[in-house]
This record gives sequence, C-alpha cells and structure tokens, in this order.
Amino acid sequence: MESKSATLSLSALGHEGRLAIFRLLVSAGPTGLAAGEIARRLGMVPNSLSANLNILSRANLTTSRREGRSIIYQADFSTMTALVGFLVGDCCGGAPEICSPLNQLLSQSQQCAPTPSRQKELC
Amino acid sequence: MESKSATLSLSALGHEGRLAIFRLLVSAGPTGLAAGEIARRLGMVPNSLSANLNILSRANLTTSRREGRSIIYQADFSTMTALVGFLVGDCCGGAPEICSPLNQLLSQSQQCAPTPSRQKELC
DNA sequence: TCCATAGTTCTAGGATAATAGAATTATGTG
DNA sequence: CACATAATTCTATTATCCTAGAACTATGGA
Repeated sequence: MESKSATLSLSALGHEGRLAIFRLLVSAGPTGLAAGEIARRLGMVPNSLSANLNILSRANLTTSRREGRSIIYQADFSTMTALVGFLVGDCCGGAPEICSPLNQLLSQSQQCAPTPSRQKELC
Repeated sequence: MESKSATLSLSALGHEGRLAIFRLLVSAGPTGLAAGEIARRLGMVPNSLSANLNILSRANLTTSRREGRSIIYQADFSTMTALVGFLVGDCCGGAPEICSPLNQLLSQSQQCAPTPSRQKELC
C-alpha cells in the first residue's frame, strides 16, 4: 500500500459514522450486512448511509454484492491488513523495544489462528 | 480507546502531509526530530508544518519537547498501538480464518522483540 | 542590547466535505 | 402492469478544512 491509498482509507475512517459502519462490518465478518440493516442498527438515514458506504467503497475498505432487493456490504480485510501494515511498518526503525506493546496486541489476536499447526508456524 | 478519539486520530492521519510527518516520526523513534528538520526533509513551509503538527498533537499522535531553539517532535507509540487495536479488535468476531494475514503481519514485527525470552513469552 | 534563528499564531481566501430532502433506479410480488 | 420495498443519486445549503502570507514569540550568541 502506498501513501495515497493509505490517506484515502484513513480519511474515510476518520469520520465517526463511517468508522462505526466499518467496525460493524468487521465484526459481521464475511457474511456482511444489508445496507438497510446497517441503517437500522446505527440509526442512520438511508441517503447519508449510502453516501458514506460509497466513500468507504472508493477507499477499498468495503465490497458489496446484490442479493434480491438488498445490497450486502462487507469489510475488505485485505485493505485493513495492508493499512495496519503501512502504519506499523517502520515501527522498529530505530528502537526495537517500542514494538513490544504492538506485539502483545498481535499475539492476542493469534488466539483465532485457524489451526494449531498454523499457530505454531506463526510463532 | 473509544470511537471519538479513534476518529480524531484517523482523520488526523487521513491527510497526505500529516501521514508523511507521522511515518517519519515513527521511523525516527524516541529520538524524535526537530520541526525544522521535518520541514526540510518533507519540503514543507514552516507554518503549514506547524499547523499539521498541532493537529497530530491534539490527536495524541505526537509529543514534543523544547531543546534550545528547536522543538523536538516524536511519535506517540501508545496511541498508535491503541488505534491499531481499536481497528483490528473485532476482526475475529465471526470468522477466525480472516485474521491470519494480520497474524502474519504481526509475527513479522516480532523479529524486533527485545529479548528471546520475551519473544517466547509473547508466543 | 541587537540580531539571527526556530517555530508558532493570526488571518482570509478558496476548496472540500457533510447533511438531508426529493426524485430516481432496481427488484420482487400480487 | 401496478405497487411496495431497498438503495442510490441529485441537489443545495451549511460547515469545516487547507493553505500560505504576514506578524509575533522565544531562544541563543556577539
């Protein structure tokens, strides 16, 4: 990921409503959520929601598919991962000890590694 | 970290110049960099840089200290870590397998864990 | 004290983003 | 086809952000 698309993603997420949408979609996982369901859960009017979904989409943070009358949105995890990588990429540049909180954070998320063998591999 | 401060940090970083400043400070580590040095390296005019440093500072992404005539800025790694945690926090909500790229990313950054014993502890 | 250096604050303009009402498009059902 | 539902697009108003020139503050040295 390069600076321009990172900026695009970060400014898309730098908005309380869009951050709430994105986090909701992250927790919803690959199943995704219909636009109407997002609007209902977050109490947003449809046109504002649509505009914000469009901004998230242009930042490659979400994808969507139609299912009948509904349009299902889901978080794009690859962009999220790339964005985190871009932010923490040079963290260790000068001082290794700074990384340890980040490592702890990451090791916590390893509890959801797919298989024990993979978890071993990662460590 | 809560939504409001995460939004503040993300919108602060959602600006090409400020993102460049922050990443420069992240790579500079705890030593930090003088404002003038940042301006010189990134080719920014002093007043714009100062305004942007102020925005990063209000978002708790940087700290500063005076040294003689210079003011030294450094990245606030605890905010950076909290922000990443806020973003990836619910990543595993519904589908563990999604986390693996994130885990890989994090395990790469473990190469800079302070000591072998600590690395063992983290895993 | 006088001057140079380092940064910040003030200011005004132009540009960009946010919001919500109204109209429009797309899909499914009777 | 007519109608209801689901979302989007259009539009205009308002608010916010960005930028850089100019003035100001703080520090160190002659």
